[in-house]
Amino acid sequence: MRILVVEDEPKVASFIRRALEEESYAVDVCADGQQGQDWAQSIDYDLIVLDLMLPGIPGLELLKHIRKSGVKTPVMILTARSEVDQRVKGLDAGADDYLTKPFAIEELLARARALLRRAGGVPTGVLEVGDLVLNPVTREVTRGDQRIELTTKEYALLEYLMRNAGRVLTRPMITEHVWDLDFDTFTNVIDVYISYLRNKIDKGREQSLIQTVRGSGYVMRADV
Amino acid sequence: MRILVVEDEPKVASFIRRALEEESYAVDVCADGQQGQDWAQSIDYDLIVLDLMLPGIPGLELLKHIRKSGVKTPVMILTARSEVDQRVKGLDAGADDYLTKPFAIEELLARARALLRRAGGVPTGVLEVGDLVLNPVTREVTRGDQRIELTTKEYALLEYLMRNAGRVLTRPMITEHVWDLDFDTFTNVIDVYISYLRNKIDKGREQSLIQTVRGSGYVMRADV
DNA sequence: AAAGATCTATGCGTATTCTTGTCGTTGAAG
DNA sequence: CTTCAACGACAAGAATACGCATAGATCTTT
Repeated sequence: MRILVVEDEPKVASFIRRALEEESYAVDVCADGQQGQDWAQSIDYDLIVLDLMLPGIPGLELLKHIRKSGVKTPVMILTARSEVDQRVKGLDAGADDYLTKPFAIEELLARARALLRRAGGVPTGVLEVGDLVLNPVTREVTRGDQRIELTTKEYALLEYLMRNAGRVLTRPMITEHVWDLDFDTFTNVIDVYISYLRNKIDKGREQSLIQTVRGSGYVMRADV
Repeated sequence: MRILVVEDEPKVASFIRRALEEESYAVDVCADGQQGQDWAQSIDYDLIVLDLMLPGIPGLELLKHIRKSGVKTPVMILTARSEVDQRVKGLDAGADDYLTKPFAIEELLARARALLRRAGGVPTGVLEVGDLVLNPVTREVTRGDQRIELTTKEYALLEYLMRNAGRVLTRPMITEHVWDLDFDTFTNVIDVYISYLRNKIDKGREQSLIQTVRGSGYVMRADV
C-alpha cells in the first residue's frame, strides 16, 4: 500500500508520514504542488492525502487535473475548519473524503483504511494464501491457528506479496511498493526480508509459501 | 529481445536494467549520447529507451539522427513531467511512446511489452507454435498440458525463436537479440542452448520443433 | 542506556552459463 | 563409393552469478 501525502507544512507532513508508516504503508511526502501532481500521475498510489492550501498550484487545480488525466486513486483532502465551500468544491472535483484541520490522527488512519478498503473492492479485507491469513485492518497475521508477529517492514512486504499472490514480483517492483522512492539497486535488503519472513511464516515446514523464481523475483503461492 | 537504455544517471540506469533483465530481455546500458547513437545505429535493437536529458548530445538530436539513418526500432523516451514541449517534440521526432519521470517500473515494463508486441505485429501477446505455448506476461511455457521450466537464457532464446517462427535465424541474428554486448563470437553457446531447449521442449518426441538448417542457422516450425 | 528494527557486508552452496573437447553427420571432391 | 573436411550435437567440467544465511553496523524508539 503506497500513499502520497501532499502537504507543505513540514511538521504536519512528518506527523502524518509517521502515523502512516507505523501502519506499514509506504509513504511519499511532497511539499510542492507541481511535484505532487507529477507523482500522482506517474506512480500508481493506493491513496492520496492532499492539503488544499499549497504554495504554487492550488490544491483544487491539482485534484481536477489528475482526475482529468484518468487517475482513479482515492483522494482525501485536508482543509481548515472554516473553508466549508472549499470542501464542497473538493468533493465536486473528485475527492473521496475530507478531513478538517486540526484533526485527530486516528481519524485520518481510520478514514484511510476505509478508503483503501473501498477502493480495493475487497469486502472482507482479509488476504488468504493457503492457511496463511492476513487482516489488513487489525494488522494480524496467522498461519493455521498460530499467531505470527511481524515487524513493520516484514508486514508491508508480506502484504504486498499476498495482494499479488500468483504473480511473479521482480525486485524493482518490490522496492517500489514496499520501500519508498528509492533507486538503490545495490543492496540485498529484499532478500534478507524474504528470509526473515520465511523464518516466521514457514517455521518448521518443508515448503515455503514464498517461492523464488531465480533470475526474476519471488511469488507467493499455496500450491506446489 | 534486446533493448538499449540510454540514461546517464547511474542509479536509474541500473534500476531499469535490472527490471528489464528480470523480464529476460538482453539489455545494454549507455550513459553517453554519442555512444548511444553509435550503438543504436549499429545493433539491431528491438527497443530503445532514451532519456532526453543527456550530457553531450541532446537526446532529441540523437533520436532525429537515428531515424534519419533509417533505424525503425521503437523508441520510448523519458522526460521530466514539466517538459511538456520536449515530449511533443520527441513524438514529432519519431518516438513511439514516452514516460515521465518519476515513473512506476511496472509501467515501463508494460509499455515496453506493448511496443515490442506492436512492432512484432503480434496482437495476442501469446506465442504459439504447434502445441507449444509461451506467455510473455507470466513468463510461462507449456507444451500440451505440460508445464516447462526454463532458465532465463533458455527462455529468452525460445521467445526469440517463437517470435520469428518460420523464419530461418542465423547465429549472428540470434546473438544480436538474445545476448548482449559482451558476447564472444567464437563460441558455440548457441548450439549448446539449442540443445538444452530441445531436451526440455521435445522431451521424448521424435521430431524437434527447432529445426537445424545446415550452414545457416535454426528455424522454429510446427509442421514437418 | 537498552532494546528493537532496519539495513549492510560477507561467505558459502548451488543453479546457471559458458568453454572445451569428442564424436557423429553431412555433403562435396576425388 | 570412399574419403575428408566442415558442421553441428552433446557431454562434462570450469567459471560465474545468484540467492541465502548469518553476523554485525546503524538508526529508532523507549
